[in-house]
Amino acid sequence: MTESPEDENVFRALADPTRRKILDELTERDGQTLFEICARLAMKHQHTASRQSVSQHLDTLAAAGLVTSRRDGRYKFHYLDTTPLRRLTERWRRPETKET
Amino acid sequence: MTESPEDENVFRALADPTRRKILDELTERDGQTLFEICARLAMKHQHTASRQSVSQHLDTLAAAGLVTSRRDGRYKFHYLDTTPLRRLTERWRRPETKET
DNA sequence: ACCATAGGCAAGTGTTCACTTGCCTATCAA
DNA sequence: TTGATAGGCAAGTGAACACTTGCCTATGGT
Repeated sequence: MTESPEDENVFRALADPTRRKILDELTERDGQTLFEICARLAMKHQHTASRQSVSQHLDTLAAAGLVTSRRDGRYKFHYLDTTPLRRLTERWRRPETKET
Repeated sequence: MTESPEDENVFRALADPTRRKILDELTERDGQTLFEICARLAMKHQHTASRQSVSQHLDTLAAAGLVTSRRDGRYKFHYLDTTPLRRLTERWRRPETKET
């Protein structure tokens, strides 16, 4: 059972608390721009994150396939994609179901 | 939506490839000792990990609640517990289901 | 043309984290 | 008791990673 490189990226992406908060933010409101995400992180999560920091986190999330983006003029909208999460925990499901 | 400290530990525990392989190993054969895990990692995954390294990984997995252990004389058996994985991905499930 | 906004790129910094190293305790067999 | 096995503890090292800093491009409004 060797894992795919994509799975590696997903686990790495989920490891950081700020990135998980970004996913929370996109879950609540999909298609936000970089500035929107920064502002809402600061307000709702009392979490001060710089623009560059959030931008790099979005790159990491994109590498994991968890976030896609679409350019429109000056604006770049970010969208959540939860499909990489589906197979994630299936991996450690026992062959025989273990009950306490 | 603030995450629990236990969830933080679970995400951190899953971030490391060696720890995921240990979970793979315990999925295939539950209740292994430290030395068994080391030996099987080396054989099956061509992954050379020292005893101390694996021991520290088991501590991290235990802190996440993913592994429990039971002492019996000289031996300490390690058991997989997948319950912390259940709620993990539910968090980012959209209110409206997004397709493609 | 100008300026402000939205975002990108890349080098540098500091912290976290995995792994090693060395020594220690505990159990079991002879 | 002696030796071997199974595991633990803690300080030190090196690399990965999050974040900053400084400067750049591009779009839109006036």
